[in-house]
Amino acid sequence: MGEIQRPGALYQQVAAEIRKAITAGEFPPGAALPSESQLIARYGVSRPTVRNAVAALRAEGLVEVVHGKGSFVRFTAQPQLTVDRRITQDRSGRFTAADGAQWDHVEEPAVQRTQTTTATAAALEVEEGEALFACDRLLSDPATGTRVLHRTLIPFATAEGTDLADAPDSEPVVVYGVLAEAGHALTWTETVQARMPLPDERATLQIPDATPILHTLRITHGNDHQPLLLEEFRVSADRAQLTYRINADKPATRRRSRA
Amino acid sequence: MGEIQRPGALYQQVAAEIRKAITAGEFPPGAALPSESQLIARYGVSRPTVRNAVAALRAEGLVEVVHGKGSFVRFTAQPQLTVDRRITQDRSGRFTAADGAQWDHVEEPAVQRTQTTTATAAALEVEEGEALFACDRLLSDPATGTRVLHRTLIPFATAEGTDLADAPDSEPVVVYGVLAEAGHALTWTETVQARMPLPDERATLQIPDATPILHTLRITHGNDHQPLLLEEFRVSADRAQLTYRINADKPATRRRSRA
DNA sequence: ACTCAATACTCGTCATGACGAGTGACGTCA
DNA sequence: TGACGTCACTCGTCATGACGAGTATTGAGT
Repeated sequence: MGEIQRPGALYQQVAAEIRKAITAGEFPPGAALPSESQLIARYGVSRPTVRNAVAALRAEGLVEVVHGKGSFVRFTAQPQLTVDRRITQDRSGRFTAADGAQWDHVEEPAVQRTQTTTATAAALEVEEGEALFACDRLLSDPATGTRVLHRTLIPFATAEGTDLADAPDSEPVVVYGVLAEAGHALTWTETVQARMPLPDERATLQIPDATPILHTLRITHGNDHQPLLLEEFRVSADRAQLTYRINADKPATRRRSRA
Repeated sequence: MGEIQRPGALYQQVAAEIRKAITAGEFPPGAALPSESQLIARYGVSRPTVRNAVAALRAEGLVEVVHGKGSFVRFTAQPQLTVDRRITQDRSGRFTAADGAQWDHVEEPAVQRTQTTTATAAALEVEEGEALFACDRLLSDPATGTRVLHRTLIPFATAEGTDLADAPDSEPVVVYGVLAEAGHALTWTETVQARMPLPDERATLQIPDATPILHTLRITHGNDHQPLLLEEFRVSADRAQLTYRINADKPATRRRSRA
């Protein structure tokens, strides 16, 4: 696997040979590597050694193995989908997500009533165990098939007295609209992490070997920077990348103050 | 390895048992797992099976193995370091990175003269092969020891006629200042990707098993949204997370236009 | 009391052998 | 001609055995 070994290890040498052959063009992307028995013959080593070498290449994301068929050189995966994380608001006050994608719903949104965990309670600045709506969506980009797991957490305190109490499964941009109607000046904070997927995430997001997921938390802040809403966003990192727009913040104390 | 197998596989069952024991608290974070021979006795399986099971847990990032010592439960790695990607500009026009960290230089900045590759040329919207300065830094956060690889690419066209031609290894915020002095209104675009590290990145960034890296490209835009400068930012994803501030974009056509 | 070598543990590597499971092609039979 | 079973090939799993390499403890010798 990935640990740093002395390069003298036989399987490391075999892995290096195969890697060289791949980069030299002997095995272009998509091509089948020699089968295990052929590699055994070619390098004069035993099967565990060959399997160990292939496992190393697989862990690097260079090679993909299919049971019953063989090993194949993976296409160098530059993410095809760029998700623009900007938010725009038109003159009528409607919010729009800047990523152009029109996401398909793979499944119907599923709403639950749950409670905050330690992590989400901290992010929302509420007591642990606070009641909230959780709405899960499994989305798909029709152009690339890229899947996205999206979860919206709406604390009861936020939903109370708004349309959200009746329709907690509204689209996020609609939720923003409702909160803005309620008199909030909205800003957002996003936190981006990457980690290896859990087994169930691998399945639902169709994540290949040696591929991390991008895990994003978006907190919607209202007046006084009060956290109102938390969204979670998970996507396979070989399919998607995130873009952000940064503008220079001016210090708070300014001559020209608005309003 | 990570592939989806029938759960009936013996090593999967063993892995599940160990996983359960860990989450049940029998082996708290930092504790040593039973040795391979003990696991062989405990579950009545052979060594390859035990090793396969431990390898699966390692790939999940749940367990860390040290040669000659044993296997240990990894501390649930919530990134300790949050890197704030905002940029602020004070009244005198000086730029500041919003991440509070005072980065130490592990090595002196290394400047090279190189040419754009396909990827960087596209990002900078110039011809491939264009000449540029490349300045590499290996930084370290003194509080957590988190290492960051940072690279600044300054096209000759940008450096020309400014102080950057003589000091291409200036701190990024200083570079921003120089460009602003030259009459540019700066904005930035960041693209975040995650992927598994290359072997040399594993070494220099001290990245543990089953840990991806966060790979960020920051493009500095000048007047007319013209790309001036490209920065690259690589960090171990188990140590750091990135935060962004999002404000709603208003449509361009507005009554109140700023001079 | 200290040094350092022997030792007993740990995991890492490699070989051999066997069988199960998935895939695809080929050939037989209806 | 078509359906379907056989077969050869792939990788996946599991066991046994052996030795190398790293770590820590123990204990003998100084």
